[in-house]
Amino acid sequence: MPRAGLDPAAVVAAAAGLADEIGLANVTMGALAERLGVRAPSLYKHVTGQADLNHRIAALALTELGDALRDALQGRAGRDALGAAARAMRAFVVEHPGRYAATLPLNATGPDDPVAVAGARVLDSLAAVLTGYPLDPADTVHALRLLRSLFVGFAAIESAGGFEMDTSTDESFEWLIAFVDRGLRA
Amino acid sequence: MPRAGLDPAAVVAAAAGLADEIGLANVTMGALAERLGVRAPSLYKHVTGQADLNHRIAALALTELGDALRDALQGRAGRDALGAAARAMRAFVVEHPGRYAATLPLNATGPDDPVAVAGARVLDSLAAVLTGYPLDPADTVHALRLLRSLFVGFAAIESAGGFEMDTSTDESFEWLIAFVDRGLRA
DNA sequence: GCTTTTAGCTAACGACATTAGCCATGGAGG
DNA sequence: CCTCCATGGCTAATGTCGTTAGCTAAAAGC
Repeated sequence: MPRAGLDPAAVVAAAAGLADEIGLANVTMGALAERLGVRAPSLYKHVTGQADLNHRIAALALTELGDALRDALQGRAGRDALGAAARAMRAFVVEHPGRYAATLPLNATGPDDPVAVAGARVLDSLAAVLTGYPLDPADTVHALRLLRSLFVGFAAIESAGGFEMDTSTDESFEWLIAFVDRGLRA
Repeated sequence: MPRAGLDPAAVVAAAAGLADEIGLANVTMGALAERLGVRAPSLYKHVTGQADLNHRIAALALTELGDALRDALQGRAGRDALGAAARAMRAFVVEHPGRYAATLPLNATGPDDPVAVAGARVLDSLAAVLTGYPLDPADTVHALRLLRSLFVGFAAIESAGGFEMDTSTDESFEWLIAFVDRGLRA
């Protein structure tokens, strides 16, 4: 038996890729093992089980999303930053629906959990967007939750194919950004 | 063997109740059968399988949600209606997290699918809320999607326990309603 | 080179969804 | 009241999946 040279990171990366292709729910241990050229029980040498696997996919996804946000926000402020952040999040979900889906259960176990760390970085980026607006500090948390809810909800509905009407989804998305921008300036 | 006197509606109702108690993912055929005092294979006399079961739970939930919205919107308009609708939706999700979760996949098969019919009724109620605002008709669809995204996202994050910070979630929710109300009037 | 670690394997178990096929219930018609 | 038959319940069995136990050979350290 020649060794496959796997490690946890490789397993998680393959799982995330597979999730994007066939959907998170279809990432069975068997399917993942096959993609890695290995038998299913071997995966348990790198990951304690499916829960752990999903958790790690979520951490990976949040880290990547945090990086994407940082890149998108470089040198931008105000409405520019808001639009860039919104589009970056939406693009990430569209391009990586599987790994993104792993982030929804939000099962961080503690402050040192990679999921919590990466999630906090994402929130920091959203908070940075808000600094470009004249907000009462007491309202910052509320505004942050507004952005989060909006992005999460839009992504959920869009990826579930829920915007049936024929009006363009892109157009609605830009309208939402403009709406929030207007509201945050008042 | 005494008959249990089941029918599809009873099975779906029990499944929805069980989902609210233990989570939709834990509603196995075995667990549902046990609750109904029956063996698992017997359920297939009333429902074609788990996919069908989830689908019917979704239809039930959307119907109930539609009713709740109608009730909440009786005789209200403008900000009053917006707040009532928002609180009704949030209350429904909090009280019935399991059956609500079944509605997220949004897998309507056609226009005559009960899921589509009940979903359309929910959207009608939200559209009714918007008639109280001076909106360009071309923007109505966008505003509708705004409301939907916001409610779905907030519910998803809240029920996943994602609002870690110590600021009150209730307060944020009311802030969101006020924010949207302000924006829709401009 | 020898030992120790460890990544991979096969075999096996338990939970679950689903199908096949049997049998008793209980309502409809005589 | 009796018979018939549609139907709701059952047991048994299959296939898939996650997971554990225990073996073996490849690599890594001395």
